[in-house]
Parts: sequence; structure tokens; C-alpha cells
Amino acid sequence: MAKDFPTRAENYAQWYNDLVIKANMAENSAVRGCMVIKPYGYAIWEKMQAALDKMFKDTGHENAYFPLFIPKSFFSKEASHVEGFAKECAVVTHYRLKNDPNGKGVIVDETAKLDEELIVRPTSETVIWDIYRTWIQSYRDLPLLINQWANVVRWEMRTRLFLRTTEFLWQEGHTAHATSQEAVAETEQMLNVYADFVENFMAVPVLKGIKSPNERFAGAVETYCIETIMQDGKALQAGTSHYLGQNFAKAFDVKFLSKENKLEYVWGTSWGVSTRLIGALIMAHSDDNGLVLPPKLAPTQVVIIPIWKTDEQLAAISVKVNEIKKNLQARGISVKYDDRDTYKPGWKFNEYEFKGVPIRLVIGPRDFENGTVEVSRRDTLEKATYQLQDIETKVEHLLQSIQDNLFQKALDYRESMTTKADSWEEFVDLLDNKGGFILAHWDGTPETEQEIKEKTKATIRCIPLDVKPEEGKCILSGKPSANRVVFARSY
RNA sequence: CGGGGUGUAGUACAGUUGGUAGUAUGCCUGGUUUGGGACCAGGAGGUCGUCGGUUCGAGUCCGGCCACCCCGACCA
Repeated sequence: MAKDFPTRAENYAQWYNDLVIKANMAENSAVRGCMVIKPYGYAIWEKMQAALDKMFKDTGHENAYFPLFIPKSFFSKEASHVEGFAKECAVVTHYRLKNDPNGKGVIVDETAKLDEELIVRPTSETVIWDIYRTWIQSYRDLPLLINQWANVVRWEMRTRLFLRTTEFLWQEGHTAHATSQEAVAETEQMLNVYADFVENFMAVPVLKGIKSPNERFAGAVETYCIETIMQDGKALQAGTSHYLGQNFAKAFDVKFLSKENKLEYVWGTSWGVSTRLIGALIMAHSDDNGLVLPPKLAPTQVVIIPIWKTDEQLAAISVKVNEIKKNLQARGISVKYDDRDTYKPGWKFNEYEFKGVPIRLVIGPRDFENGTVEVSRRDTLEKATYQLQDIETKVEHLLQSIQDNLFQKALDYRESMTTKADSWEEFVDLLDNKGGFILAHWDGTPETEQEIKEKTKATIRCIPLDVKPEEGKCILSGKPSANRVVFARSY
């Protein structure tokens, strides 16, 4: 199954594509740009959902569900929002089909035209703020902290499995607050939740920052983001959190009476991460042998493979393994015991390595005699023989060690791929020959940012939250700059 | 929308000057195997993307259409 796919060095894009398909995570569907998420890929999404959902609830949010369809008129109420999304909206115009009178299948029934066309949501701000108007009257109704797990559709010109698909799954948080300060604090809190998740569960280090005006969410006052770096040196935006100010409150007339009995517009935020995270997870850690999954998100954390010659041997080994399995499960570790006799051990080793299972335990007749087990870790491909005694604790520690090692490796890589550029020549050279995050001075104007993008395809990924003041000159215009910003070519 | 490519068995591909379709892998059955992708034997599986044309005869030649993939343009 893992045979015949290119290495990262040979063809990174093809490596990624083949990995997704051959590891049974997803495949293309009949509709261009839409993917089928297969059980193994979906299991990772479920793990992500479970972790994030808990974090959202721990910070006081509740889940709800808003409709897929948005009346076209809602969409145009916030000017920059509609401008940002108009080019990629799917539109429902009719609600009925009929048999083709010429006998060629079915056709749209023109008599069933909708009075008002419906937009398939590319994001739900409009439909949600329209409802918030009716939910919010008083400061006592605030803050309103809602999240929804949903699918959205954005008609992208070019798609890639997980990274950019026409339809994708995500969560979108939408909150309303009595003050600007509170809304900003919420925006920052959720950015930190995302950073925490991506670093501690996905084992991918993030750079927290704010977007330049060009890259800002359509309708936001400020967009915060977490940026990650992939093994090919390209940046990938892993999540965004938006401070919406009163933009949507004004567009949808959402007001509340304050303690002082004054009628005021509420302050909003929205924030989201999507199935794109699965793409990031794959590209951050996987190698030329296949997937490498961090233990905290791996659908199966430990696979146990028996080796035997006789039925008696298998029976004896299975008794032992089932005991180990039970003890591991008692500690919350997901275990798969693969005692199929339809595949040979070697085949299974390759299979689970390709699928990125963090730890493999092998027990054969020799181990059974000696009270040992062979332990292999996916991240380093190292093998060792352990005594069976208290194997649960050893496995638990090893899982943590793999999780830590993956993060450290990714962090070291990011450090090595973060470079300062002080001249245009240096900047272009770094982009073409090294990639990664490039710290450079920018004069702060959208025109300069645009020109850099046109010349190099690099964009400002963010202005880091912890940016240090540093006098310098813009690498393009030479005008004065107060600090460096982060440039990269990105997904 | 531009540039490039591909449509033939579940999958990946081959198919010569036009003569009625093959290889690998996977699948099924039986047996031998099992500490890094096992072996032997037998077997099932294809309106060759689609529509039309040329021809005694088209996977192959000609034309139209469709779909998908890759690279761009586009993209919070």
C-alpha cells in the first residue's frame, strides 16, 4: 500500500496528495473540489473536535446550530463582508426538479423559482447576527457565547484535499459583548485556545499575530491569527479569531440597554478552525514512510501485533495481549490488537507505519518465553525490547515522549526556517532558496504590501503579537519602519 | 479562465502498420507459510469516458462533447 509514492524532496505536492489518498484519509468526489472524508481521516477530525469542544465549553461557550441557507439580502448588509465573499458563493435559485419532457433525466422546474435567492453559507455571521438582534435586549443578555460545528461552502477556483476544498467542516464561534474591551479579550482568549490546541495536541508550534489590513477578515476590525510552517517551507494559517467591533451589530441593528439605561450597539467576535488543520497535521510531521501522527490525535495510539506458528502459541499470546490491552485502555489509551492471520507481520508493520500509529508492540514466541515485548516508535522508527512488567506505564511515558519529540522537532525546524532579511535582494533570495518565515521591515502601507505580493508571491502572514520595536527601513520602499513583520509564501 | 496532462479490470498502467484486449497489484478458492510488505496452484473481474464519422473491421484514425488531475490566475 505504501509502495510507489514520491518522497518529499522529489515532489512535495504529490507526496502530500498520495499520502492523503493512500493512507485512506480522504478522496475526491464526483463534485469538483469536494472531498469524501474517509473513516481514518474523520477519526482524526473527531479527536480534534472533542478536544476543541471541551476547550470551548471550559471557556463558557455553548453549541448551537444555524441554517445552511442565508437569504441573499442578509448578505449585503455589511458592505466589506459581501465584497469579501461574493466571488465564491454558491446560490440556490430553485426548489424543484421535473422530468425532462424530452426524456433525458430531470431538469430544473422554472416555475419553482425562489422569490429570494439563498446563499449557501460561506460563513454564518449574517444569519447569526440577524438572530442575535432578537436574543439581545439588555446587558444582562451579555456576553452571548455561541459556537457551532458546521459545513460551509466557498467556491474556490483551485482546491487541495483538506487544505482548501469547496465544502469543508469547521467550527465558528460568534460572540456578543457589552464592551469593546471585553470583545477584544474574547478574541485574544480564543486565539490562545487555538494556539494551545495546535501546539499541545497537534504538536505544531504557532506564531501568534494580527493580520495586515489586506489580509483581514471581511467585516472585521482586527483579525488575529496563528501561523504555522510546513516542511516545504510554506506557511499555513491554522486559525483566525476576529474582533468585529460593532460592524455586524450596526449592520443587523443589534442593540442593548446598558446598566446606565443607554441604548448601545453590542461588540462582536468570531473565530474558526477547519478540517484544514488535518492538512497541517499531515504536512508538519509526516515523512517518506507515510503518516506520522501525534499521540494525542492518533485514532489508534498503540497497535499490538502477535507473531506465532501454532494455534496454541497464538492462543497463549492473545491471553497476554488482551490483558495488556485492557490495562492500556484503562489508562485511556486507544489500542488495536491485530491478530488477523490473513496478513503477515511484515505487512502489518508497514501498514501501521504508513498510517502513522505512534507505537507498535510486537509479541512473538520468544517474547512470550522471556516476558518481554518489542516496542517501536513511529516518530524515530526506533525499536527496543522491554520487560512486560508495568508495560502500561512505559507505554504511557513513551506516548508523551513522542508527543514532546514531535513538537520539539517542529519547533527546531521553525527556528531554522525563520530568517531576517534586511535588503530586497536578501529577501528575494531567501524566498526562492530557503522559504520559511522571513522577518523584514515594511512601511505599513497596503500599496507596498500589494507590490511585494505581486513581485514575489509572498504575503505578510502576520505582525507578531510579541513584536519588538526596531527602527528600520522597508525592504521595498526604503521608508522608515518601526518593527519587522513576518513574510512567507503560503498555502 | 489560461497552460499542460489523463480517461482501458477495484487500483496503477501497457496495448505495435487498424484484425475483436493484456501486465502488475488487489480480490475469491485450496494448500504450504508467519520475528520487516510470503509462496504455489486454480479462478472471478473490462459496453476501452461519451456521441458521431471513416472502414469489411476502431482501444487504435478523424471530429464534437464530457469528466478528472497538475501548474497558474483567485482566495479570510
